Amino acid sequence: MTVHIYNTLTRKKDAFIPVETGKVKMYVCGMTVYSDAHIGHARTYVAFDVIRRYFEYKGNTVFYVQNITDVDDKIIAAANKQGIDPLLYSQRFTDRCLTDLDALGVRRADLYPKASEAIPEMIHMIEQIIQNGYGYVADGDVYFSVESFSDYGKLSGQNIAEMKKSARIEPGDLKRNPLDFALWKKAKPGEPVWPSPWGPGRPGWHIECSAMSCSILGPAFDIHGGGMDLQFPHHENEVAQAEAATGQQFARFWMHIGLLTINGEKMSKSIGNIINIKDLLQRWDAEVLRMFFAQAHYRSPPDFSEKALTDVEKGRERLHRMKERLQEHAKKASAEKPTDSKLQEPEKQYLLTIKDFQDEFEAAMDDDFNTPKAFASLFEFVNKSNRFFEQYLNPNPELCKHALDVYLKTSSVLTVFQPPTHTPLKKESDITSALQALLQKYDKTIDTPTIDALLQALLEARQDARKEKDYKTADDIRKKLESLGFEIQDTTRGSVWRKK
RNA sequence: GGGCGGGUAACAAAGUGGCUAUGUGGCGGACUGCAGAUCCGCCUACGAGGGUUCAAAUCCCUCCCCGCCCUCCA
Repeated sequence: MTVHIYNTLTRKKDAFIPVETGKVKMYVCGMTVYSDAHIGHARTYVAFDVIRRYFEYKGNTVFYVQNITDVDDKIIAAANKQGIDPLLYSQRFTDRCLTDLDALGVRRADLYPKASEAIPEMIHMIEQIIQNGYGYVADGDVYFSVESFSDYGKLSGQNIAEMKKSARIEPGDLKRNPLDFALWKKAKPGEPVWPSPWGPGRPGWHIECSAMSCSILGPAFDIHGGGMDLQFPHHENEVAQAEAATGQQFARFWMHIGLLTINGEKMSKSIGNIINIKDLLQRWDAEVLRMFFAQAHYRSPPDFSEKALTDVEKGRERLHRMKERLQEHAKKASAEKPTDSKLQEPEKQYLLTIKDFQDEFEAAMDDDFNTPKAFASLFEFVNKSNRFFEQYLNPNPELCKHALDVYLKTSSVLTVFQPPTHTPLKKESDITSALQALLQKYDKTIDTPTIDALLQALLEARQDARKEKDYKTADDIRKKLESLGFEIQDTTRGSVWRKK
């Protein structure tokens, strides 16, 4: 009933009860926009998309905020290299990155606050931190004093003494302690600059998330998340900043997404194995990619490979065939609900199967969003449904409609069966003319050359050939249709086609 | 060195005291002109060694491996 979430703060699964009943406020660390969105981003944002969808499935209203980091060392470096204004540069990539995620079929967050537009909030928070004695000014820079904040390390499980041993001390640094981090950086040539009480400069790396999440969601919002790599130091610092400034507990639940590897290797620039979403979508269907990410438990590191995608693609076919099978059986359904009294014994059993499936799905998702288990319940339902339909040829349409509804509702949480987000490779008119050409070859014509009608006519032509035991022709037609993207199946009740 | 997470059948991946996970792949069968789909059956599973228990992949102990973070990262 209640969702349990593994909370990085407590290192156990805690019962999730939102601050405001029926409302879930979540903040997820977004992209630093200086290059195209890659599959690491895809992994994380698909994971949160599923989480968000499940909260909605449970009847919650979700307010999902994902920041855009558009003021950052790497952006500045990249922009300066090309002689472009850094803010203009990041603006360009913001659109590109979000479009990439759109193409993947990841639903957009409700709000994408940008660092560059939240400077006043950040300055305000830095002032509070200084006022409360946790920050200090040093020649136009402002630093956070880690040692003055006794809870420092509570999120990542680090302790200050141990960290000090491995801390790097950079020359020319004005930090009192090597672990201290910058809240505000004094202006340097070639960098974007904003005025501040400490002189012109720009915000440090971590302050944007503390400031924006607190100002938009209030300090004690429900869920804060991001990739596992952000746990330390980024999120640790966020907690320190926000709690030092507000004196209140910051985000209540912290969720960290397992990082993707590629063929067993860490994805990194130095290895040169970064794959962009855009490139991948050239070769793979968005749904396959989403399913690959959704199928991995969010805290585990999935290993990306072509083989893995192929396996997922096959599994997806199975899900799609079931959807079609259910739709077929549900065609004549009235708006009525299936009631026990109108059902035959096997149908009553199937009604129970549907109920069990939904219960299992929810139990899996309630348990820290156990998507592998949720998928298992989905596939199990497919198996049981197939078995039912094999034995029971004319099932109650309302019953099947009900099964379909449950099937679609649960699947869509896992991002399956979403409307296609890209244009198909072949245009409809091309397919029509190809089908027409094929039909003429077998001396047939039809009045209204729709795809449906053409396929029907071709299947009839093929059926004639089969009757005459002209299997060469029959196989030929099947092969040609296959190449046009139509799968032909000969069943006991005649030949049927489906789009691949 | 400090922190965190792993090692499950051919591959991927859940499970965490007794109950077929699941997906992909392989083999055999039913159906079929063939193919496909679907169904049925099968393919030495729990890193190693001890222990607790009526019962351990699951709890305890010892050991061996692997990954990630501690520097920018989703």
